[in-house]
This record gives sequence, C-alpha cells and structure tokens, in this order.
Amino acid sequence: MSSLEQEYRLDYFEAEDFVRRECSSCGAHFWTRDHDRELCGEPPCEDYRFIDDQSFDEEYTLEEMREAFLSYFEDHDHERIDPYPVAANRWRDDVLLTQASIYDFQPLVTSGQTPPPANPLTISQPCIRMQDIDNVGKTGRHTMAFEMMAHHAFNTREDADEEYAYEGEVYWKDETVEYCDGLFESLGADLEEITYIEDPWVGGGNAGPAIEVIYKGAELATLVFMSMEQDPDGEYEMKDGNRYSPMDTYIVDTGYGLERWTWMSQGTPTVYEAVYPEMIAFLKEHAGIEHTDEEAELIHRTAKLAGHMDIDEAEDMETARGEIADRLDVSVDHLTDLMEPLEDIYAIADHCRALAYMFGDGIVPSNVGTGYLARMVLRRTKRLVDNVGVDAPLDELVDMQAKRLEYDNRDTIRDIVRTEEAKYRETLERGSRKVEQLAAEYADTDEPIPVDQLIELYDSHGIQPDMVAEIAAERDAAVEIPDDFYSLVAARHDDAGGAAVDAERDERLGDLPETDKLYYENQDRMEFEAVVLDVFEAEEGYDVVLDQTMFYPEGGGQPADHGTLASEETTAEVTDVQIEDGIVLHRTDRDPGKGEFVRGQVDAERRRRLMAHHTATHIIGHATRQVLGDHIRQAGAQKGVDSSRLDVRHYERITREDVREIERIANEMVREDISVRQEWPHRNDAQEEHGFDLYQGGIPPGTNIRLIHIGDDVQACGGTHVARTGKVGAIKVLKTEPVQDGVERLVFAAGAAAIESTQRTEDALYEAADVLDVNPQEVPETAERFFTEWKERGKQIDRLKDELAEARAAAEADEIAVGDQSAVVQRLDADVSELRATANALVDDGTIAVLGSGEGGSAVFVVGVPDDAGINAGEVVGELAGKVGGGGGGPPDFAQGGGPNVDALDDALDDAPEILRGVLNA
RNA sequence: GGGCUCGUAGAUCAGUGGUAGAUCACCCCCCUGGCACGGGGGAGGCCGCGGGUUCAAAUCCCGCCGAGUCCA
Repeated sequence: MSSLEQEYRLDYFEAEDFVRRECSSCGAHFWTRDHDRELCGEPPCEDYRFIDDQSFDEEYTLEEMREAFLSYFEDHDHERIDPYPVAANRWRDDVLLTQASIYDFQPLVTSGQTPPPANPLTISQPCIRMQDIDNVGKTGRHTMAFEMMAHHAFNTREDADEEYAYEGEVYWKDETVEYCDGLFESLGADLEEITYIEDPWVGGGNAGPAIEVIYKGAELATLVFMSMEQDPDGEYEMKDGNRYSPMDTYIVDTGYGLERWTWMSQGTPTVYEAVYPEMIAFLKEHAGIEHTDEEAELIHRTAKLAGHMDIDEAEDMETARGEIADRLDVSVDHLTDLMEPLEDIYAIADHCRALAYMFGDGIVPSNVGTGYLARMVLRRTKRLVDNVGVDAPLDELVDMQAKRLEYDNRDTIRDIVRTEEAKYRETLERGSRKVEQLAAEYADTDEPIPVDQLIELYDSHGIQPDMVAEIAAERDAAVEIPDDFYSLVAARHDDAGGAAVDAERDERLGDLPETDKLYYENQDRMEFEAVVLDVFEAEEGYDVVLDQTMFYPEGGGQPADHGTLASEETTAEVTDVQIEDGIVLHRTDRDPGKGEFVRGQVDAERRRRLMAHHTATHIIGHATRQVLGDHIRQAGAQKGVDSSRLDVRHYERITREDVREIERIANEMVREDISVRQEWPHRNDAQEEHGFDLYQGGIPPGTNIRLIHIGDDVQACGGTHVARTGKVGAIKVLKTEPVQDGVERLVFAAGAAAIESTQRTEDALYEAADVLDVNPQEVPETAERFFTEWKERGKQIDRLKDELAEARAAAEADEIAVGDQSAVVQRLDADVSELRATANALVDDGTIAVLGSGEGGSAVFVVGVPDDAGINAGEVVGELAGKVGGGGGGPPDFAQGGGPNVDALDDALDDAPEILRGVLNA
C-alpha cells in the first residue's frame, strides 16, 4: 500500500514557503503560510471569524461574486460555460439531482468518450443537495440550493493505451492551487489566514487526493484531483476501504461555494442574509418578526457560534443549542424562542430557491424520481411557512426566487406550486380525518395510539408522526413516537433485490469492424448488398454480422426492421436486429454462410409505418409542448407499427380539449409538408445552439451527434424518419392515460394506422347505434336514456316484488301449528329477493316463514321468525340445506341457505314442520 | 421501479360472508312574523370493472382500472 502523503508535496507550496502542520484539535494535516498555526481552521476546531469583519477588499452581491470568479478564470485562459439543469437525470441515470459541477461531465466526458465543451473551463453550476436538509437555517452556512463555482481541466496520460476525446495535460495540482491562491489574492484576502487541509476524496467509483480550502473558519473551496478508479488490485487503499489504481484520464475537479464567498465578503450573521437579503426582509415582515436592539445583538453573537449547530457533528440540536446558550450566558429557552423563527425563515428562503431551480428546469412533482424530491421539499416548505406564520402564498415566495434566477416560465412554476399545494392540502385533510377517528378510538382507553398505526399513517397516508401527536392532543389521545421511528418505516421496505447477470459475449465480436449504417445515408432505400463477415449461432436461429446494412437495429424506442437476406443458395428471414458496440446483429432463421454475398431486403411496409410513427412522435411532442407548456419533456417513448406512445412530464391530467388542440396542431404540421432534415454537428455546437432540450430521449455518446429538424423542432435522435411531414399522412391521438403521478401517456397512430384505428372506433360506434336502432350521433343520448330507464325499471321491479310478497303472505296459505304459533311452509319458485320479501311480510304478520325455491338450478331456502318465537332460523336453514347437499346460516331471526340438489327440495320442505318442532323443543 | 393503504348515496365514511347503513347536503311538511335551530317524512346506490371460490360475495381470492402515500 502506498500513502497519498507524497501527493500533497507541491512545488507551489515549496516556492511560497508553506509549512505542513497537524491540527492540534482534530489531527488533520494542513498547509499554511503561517508557520505558528496550531489549528486547521475549520469548525468545530475554530469559530467563524469573518462575521462583522471585512475579509475581502470589497463586499460583493451574489451576482457580483459569480462574475468576479468567472472573469478571474476567463482572464487565466478558461472558457466560461453556461450552467446545466439541476435535474441531472436528464443526462445520466445514476443520480437524480446535480450536486456538483463535475456532475455535468459525468460519465461521458470524465471517461474520455466525449470531449468537454471547453478545456480548461469555468462554470457556476446551480446544485441541490438534500442530505444537508436538517442543517439548513440552523448552522447559518448550510443551504440545500447553491451554486458551485468551478474550474475544470481534463487531462490524459501521455502513455495512455487507448484513444480519448481529449489529449495530453492541460494543468494539474500545482496550477490548481496557484489559481485558487491567486483568486484569494485578487479579492484582497489575508493569505496568511488560508489553510489547505489534506483530505483525500472518494466517490462514485473514483478517487484521488483532494484539498479543503479554509479561510477564517469557513470552508470556501474543495480542490479534487480525480485520478484513480476502483480496482481490487490497486496500489492505494482509500478511506472507504476499497483499493484504487491510477486511470488514463485525470481531472481537476474544483468546487467553490458561491454563497460562502459572498457571505465571507459581507460578514453578515448568516449566509442567507448575504445571498437573498430582500427575501429574508420580506419573510420577516410577513411573519411579524421584530427584534429589540438587545435581541439583535444577541443574534449576532449567536451567529458566530452557529457553526456548532451541525447535526452531523453535534449529538443533538438541543444539546448544541444548550452549549451555545451557556457560552453566551443566556437561558436556552430564550435563545430558542429567538432563533427558531429565524431559522425557519432562512430555511424557507433556501427551499424556495431550490423549488425555483427544480420547477424552472422542468421538474414536475411526482411520486417517483426527482418529482418526488420536489414534492418533499415543497411540503416541507409549506409546513415551515405555516409554522412560522408567513402571510404570503407559497407560489409568490417561490416566484420571488424564480424571478431573481431569471426563469421565463414563471407562470408555469406558480401553477405547479398551486396545484401541488392543493394536493397537499387534500392529503392533510384526508389524513386529519383518519387521525381524528383513531384519536377518538384511543381517547377512551388508557392506551396511546399504537406505533404500527403511526407507521401506517406515515407510510401509507403521508402524515408525519408529530402531526398525529398534534391532532391527537386535541382529542385527548396519547401518542408516543419512538426515537427510531424512521428506521421502523424503513424496515417495512425490505428489499429482496435480485440482479440478473449477463452472459458473457463471444470474443469474436471484438475483432469485427463496426457495421456501416446505410440506413442513415438513405432512409428510403430498402435494398442493399453486403458481405457476411461472421455468423453466430443463437439459441433460436443465427446472428449475422454484415459489413454494411440497411436494417435498423432496435433503439431509441424504435423497433427493429424485419426482412430477408438472400444469397445464391438460400433466403434467410430477418426477425430481429440488435446493435452491440457499433456492430449490427441480424437474427435470422437460416445460416447464409460466412463470406457469402447477400442481397438484403427490408420489409418496406413495416419500415414505412415505423418511420411515419417516429416522425409523428416528434410532431406530437412538439404540439404537446405548444398546448401544455414549455415544461413538457419526454419521459419515454415507444414506436410501433399500429400505434406509438409518448410519455411526457406534466402535472395535471390531459383534457379532451387539450387532445383536440394537440391533434389539430400536429395535423397542421403534417399538411404543411415540412422537410425532415438530419445533420451531424459537433455536440458542443449543437448544444450551444439548441440547448439541453435536444436530449429528449437521453444523451448519445460521441463527438458528433445526429440531429433531426422538423420545422422549429430539433432533437438528438438516432431513428429513421420520413423525408417530409406530409408522408406521415395523418395523426390520431387514440387515448391519454396517467403512467404515474406527473407523467401522462399519449397513445397515437400515424398514416395508414391512423385511418385503421379511426375505422375501428367508428365500427364500434356503428354497432352500438345498430343495437340501439338510432343514428350514431344519437347514441350518447339514447344510451343515457336507456340506462336511466333500466335503473327505473329495477326499482319498479323491487316495488312490485314487495307488493307481490305482501299479496302472497296475505293469501290463505296452508298454515301449520308449531307449538302455539303458526308457520307457513311453501315452495315458490322465485329469486332470493322475492323469497326474502315474502318471508318478511309473513313475519310482520306474526307467522314463521319457511320458503323454498328451485329457480336457477339450485335449491334456496329463506326462513324468517318473529321476535321471541323461540326458534333459531339459522338452525332450521342449516338442517333444510343439509338435505339438498349445501349449507346455510344467518342471524337467529332471518336465515338463508341452499344447495345444489333441487330434486330433494320438496322432500326437504315436507320435513320442515318436523324440523321446526324439533328446533323449538331443543 | 418496488412496498403499503383506499375505491359503498352528491360529500364524508361505517358495514369483513347471510335483508346495503349513518352523518351532512338535497326535496316536502311541522314549528316561527322571518331566519338560525329543532321535529317529522322523502328521494338518492351496476358497493370501481372483470373473473374465481361459495348454497350465498360490498365482504374472501386473482387480474385490471383509478386515487393516495412511503422508499430507491
């Protein structure tokens, strides 16, 4: 094992006369110009020393600091790059939110498959980190939403075996530290105060040496030198216990917290007051928070110690607050009363900024993925707003941040917030009713509401246990919340994850050249000639590799082409086509023979339908965005021969009116017969010109990417398309359905399939009209009338049955005596409800009723007994039913039963008087 | 993507194999000068849809549709 210590002995440190020291408090190693320094400088080893103090030459606003940073690096040969969305799942599927600037370049750039947009580059990337959520507002420095300013350089080793999308070294550790130092100097910082702490970094399968940069008690930057990857045989063991070895690419990954730097320059009590002072002032005013001079002074003194209110470091919040109160010599209660409303307000401002980023970048609230995170943040914010009593609507608060961040979809953002708030309100109302019921149930007992009830309320109904306690208290019911509540919830979600292992692939594939893709050269040609390079035997049939092909392999939601491969001797059917590492595999039923010349013929009708549907998918997406708003983004798509579907992110159900409008716009695009253009620009140029919305179906690798233009609509797309929109013929939306909360599916048909589906719908309508014997237009009205009449008749029949039953009961039936009571035993073949009604009528007259029916292929009994007759109807029915091979039962005064043996019905009824007497005597 | 909860009158819900209920809202009547309240009466249900088990299913089982919620 080798140590990383050597990695930190930089020439720059040497030249600038730094010394390496060990912190006397935490033991960390750090570099400093101050040769007498004992402490590393980071809380909890030291307090904040910049509050109410001038730490740079000037005070900066957030915008000014961002500009100062970016222009410093521009002046030092870095290219400025526009920020990426906060929804990182738009270009990678391993994470949900952008948590650092390097996320923008993972995995394609960091692995060397794709060139960076510039090298070196500088950026200020909005980020959202949920893991610090409990610290937000309390420490004075934690935020959920922040901008990570950064400078990145992407390097490859001289002796790298493979080729990468960038070459050689731009710069490495010495220059990185020098830039950082230089930035401090340009702002007028006291360089003696800076400490560079050695803190190796590990994450996401990569690792490397790293340096934390501390100034006056605050961590202002992290300089990461990503240069190793996980490797069981690696020479370095890192703090996660895994082994790592050097990689061919090595990357400068820095992070400078914009908010911290701004705060440092201003020396305000908290970062929040430095970053969005107007919003804090607004919230204070609308929550009615005012402070005396004395209180304001105490808040200032508290702020300098707030670094200790870190739940990751402190045992718990109350203890931490207590320690601070001790040091300030005030009572904990006083301090808590003073600080808590402020902490809530800080958190609200921060959360609103996070929400503005999320909704501004097109995240739609949902029960899954990023949408779920957005929902959680919104609900948490709503609770804080209600808790501290801010008398302004939440959508206005979020809008304040959206305006500051210069989003232009602010109306949609407000709409989403309002919709989501309403949903939350309903959830709360539903939940409150449930809790009130439970509370009422347990209020009478001495028992508290059981924990498993609390878990269910949270897990299934979204009600926080403290909310349960609040409501229960009003109903005088007790609640005990266990400390490990959330781990109990987690225990209900035990995973039994089974990962399927892919079979190893034949090595021969690796030696074959990439297949020439003729389907991009001419999307209308269906015939071609090729040489069979190799044939693999598959489980069913063969996988044929050609030097070139017209067959489109399954991908981008477009199914594979079908067709034939014909050689001199044989014709093979192609039933599936896949692509692996650029090599197209044709699945066939026969072996065409390695080395043979073959003539390929693509099933033209199938391909034309798929092309029409693929082009139609782009058109429908474009039309949907126009109708529903710019936030509309593809969440998935599947093309087919008879219909296709497009899943889009949207926060409401798509209405019938929306569908009509989407269809209208889509078909207008078809009628305009717009040309469908493809091009292969450099990815950086494409992204520069069209932005991130290019990547509706994911981000393709490579230096150049394929774009499909349909009028204003531009998408990165690998599928095959018709040449002009007119070829699509017609587009018919067949239905819309919710796939999950926040995702709506549009199912539609194009071209011939559109006509066919319309015909099927019409056929159904005509058939219905035929049955009702009316015109198709009259079907809805007629159906409604029939349905109403049908219900009326049901009621009429019920009434008549009652009347009939009474009439039957009143009629002179053969009464027999059972003890001193009379009974009627009768067979009347009618349905159960009629028997019941008759029995009820007889019982009302004070007569025991034993009725049997053989209708419907089985024997049925109903036995009714007047009150205090001394006969259990259930027992009678039981015995009767036994005689027809079945069973029965019911309450003592009214029982039903039966059995399959209808032939024995009359005999059973003959025995009824005896049974009645027997039961009476028992 | 996975787990859990729920679909019964216009609304909110009870009913957990044996005659579909309550409260509010609605309609009519009584009480009142009028309103609120109060009293009496009435109307309103494919018990989400489809299958299965059973003599019998709102109730049990399976599938689907829909709503909600927690987790990744």
